[in-house]
Amino acid sequence: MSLTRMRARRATINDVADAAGLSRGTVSRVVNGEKYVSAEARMAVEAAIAQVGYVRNTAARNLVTQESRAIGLIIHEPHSLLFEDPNIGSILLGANEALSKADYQLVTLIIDSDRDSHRVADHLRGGLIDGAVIVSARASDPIAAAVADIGLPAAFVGHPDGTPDLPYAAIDNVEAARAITSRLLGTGRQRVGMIASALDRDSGQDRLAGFRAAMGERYDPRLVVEYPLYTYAAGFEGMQKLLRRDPSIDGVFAASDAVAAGAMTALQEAGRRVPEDVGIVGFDDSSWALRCRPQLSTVRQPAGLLGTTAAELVLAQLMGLPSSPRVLETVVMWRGSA
Amino acid sequence: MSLTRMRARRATINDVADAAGLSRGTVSRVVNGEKYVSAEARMAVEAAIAQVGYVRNTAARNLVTQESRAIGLIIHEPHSLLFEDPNIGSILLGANEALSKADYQLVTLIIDSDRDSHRVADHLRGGLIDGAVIVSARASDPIAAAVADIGLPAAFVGHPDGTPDLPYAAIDNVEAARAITSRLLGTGRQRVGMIASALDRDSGQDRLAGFRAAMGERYDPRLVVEYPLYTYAAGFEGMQKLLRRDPSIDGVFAASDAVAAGAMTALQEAGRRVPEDVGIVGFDDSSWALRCRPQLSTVRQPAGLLGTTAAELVLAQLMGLPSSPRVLETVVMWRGSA
DNA sequence: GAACGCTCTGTGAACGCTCCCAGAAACCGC
DNA sequence: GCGGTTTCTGGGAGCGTTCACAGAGCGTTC
Repeated sequence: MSLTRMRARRATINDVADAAGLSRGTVSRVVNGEKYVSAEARMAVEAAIAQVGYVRNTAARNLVTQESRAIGLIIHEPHSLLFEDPNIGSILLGANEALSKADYQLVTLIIDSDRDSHRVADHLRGGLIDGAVIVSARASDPIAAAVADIGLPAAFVGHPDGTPDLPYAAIDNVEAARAITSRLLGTGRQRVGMIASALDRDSGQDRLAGFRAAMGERYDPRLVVEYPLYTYAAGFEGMQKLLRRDPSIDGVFAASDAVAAGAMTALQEAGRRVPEDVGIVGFDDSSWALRCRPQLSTVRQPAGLLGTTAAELVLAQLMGLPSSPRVLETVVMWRGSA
Repeated sequence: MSLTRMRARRATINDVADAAGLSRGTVSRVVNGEKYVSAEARMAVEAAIAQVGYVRNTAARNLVTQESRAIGLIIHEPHSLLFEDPNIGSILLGANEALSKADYQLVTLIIDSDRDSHRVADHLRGGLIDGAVIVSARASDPIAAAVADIGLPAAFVGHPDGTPDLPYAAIDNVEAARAITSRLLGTGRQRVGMIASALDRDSGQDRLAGFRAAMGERYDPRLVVEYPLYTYAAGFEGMQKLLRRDPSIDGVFAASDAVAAGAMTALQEAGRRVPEDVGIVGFDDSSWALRCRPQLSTVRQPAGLLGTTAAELVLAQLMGLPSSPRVLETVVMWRGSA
């Protein structure tokens, strides 16, 4: 059998009770910090716990209380993007902070294959988790459907179309994209294009929609290229393609900072000066933005706060409170790239 | 009480047994895929499961089997670095792959504060996890000590000094650093420095030691600067400092690719050409390497495989097999930066 | 001094599952 | 047709907790 079984038997609450000369119930009350325990009994129990090396068996506790005090953070992201996008890390840390305060454990579940998808669904159904924060779900995500099906308290970061009616923490991508594109146009650019990405998600779709809205009459579909992921490589290739399509292009909205960084490299290799010849703006205000030369004009997205907020939405449901969608503010950060 | 309790009562194994007109024992055998179940009974049980919507209660199962089929991946990393370093993502995915195959669930636990540290330790002790992969532990990490104390099967990625005697998956940082420094020296550089980082970990220490070994007589402590983390910012500042200390510097070994990227920017801003004036080499072969102009000469570190291997070391222990440290190969990737 | 309220403690009954044993049924070989 | 093996099923016991309840002890009030 497994080594687990062969390890020395763990002390139980009964061992503590015996050592302290008290009953199970009193030990349980001490462990759970309830009132109605005499100071004397409390001290005896604490001494006994130290003596026998007792730690509470979580499985047994979960079985009777029907909860686990753990919240899952479900990341469904392709290999290549996971962690190239600094937003995910920030969301994770933001969520961790909120849950930590409420004394919940954050458990990150990664979906990287179909097999994972099933195993994660089992994990959810099995009751190992009291709620879930779902990151980067795309339209009609099977896991999102599973969560809704189980009736698990959950919240999205972002709010994909076609997914179950759950609360979410998001930004207004349409408005933010519109704002920064307008600002770019305000610098007097005549031929402005976009490198769109991730059109299978709300964020990708909405940023494109915002761009379109800002462009109005001037919108030219030939100046829009599309890539599946928010990557540096997409920006690099996309910019080359745009330059080929229209060498007179003088402005670009990249769907994310990583995309903008790739685009900037392509422009500089093609001998264009940024921002003199071509102005470029990004989205996210991630660590990429300050790393570019010139530094990137972009939209600041409060990634950590999105994670925190989504976690709070789940906690609210757990406490039986109503929880409704929350839209967070974005700010245009104007720097040297346009 | 919590909403969890208020959700409709979940179907239990008894409900299935009643619906199928069979006993608990038979249902359990079907669910666990054991033999000695007639085809007839199996079908009846499966129909009943579908009918009542049964899913096994993991807490109850864990309680009696004394195992959880989950492995924790413990990440103890400062905010700023988590996910700026693409290695961590690769390790995570590599470990996930191995565990997924063995039908174990990977659970990522983030330590971001002291409170986290305690909560994670409780999580481990509570029996919610059968084993642990510990990433980026530093010398005398409290969590590493806790793991050893509990007697939990575990493995490190990397092998810090002063940590408990557990198996690990690592690379030979000393040798790899020595190899790439030698190669850099082989291009005829006269004044070679290093931007060292993360000296609180084995990797940081060992890369510095390898650099020193390669330099031999030519080692000059004034040409070594130290930073706490493997970041772009460290590389940027470190390079500026080196240039101030010795403007004739013509070669640099940066402790990671992110550091090298920062150093390259600093050099270019100072008007130095890479590689003509100054040759620069990095470490990791992460996504940074191909993103730099010129592309980075660096050491390829098999991050995904490190994760996979560490996970396998844990699984081996779980099966009662002996598991011993594994050192993986690295390769020098020679590109345009030196 | 009876009635009432607090504070504190002990104990039976779950929670939902797996394990193990007993026994029934079926199949064999001689 | 009988003992022996193999296949299959049922149900008691137990995993380590929490919860609800009962009751003991003690002080306060009328």
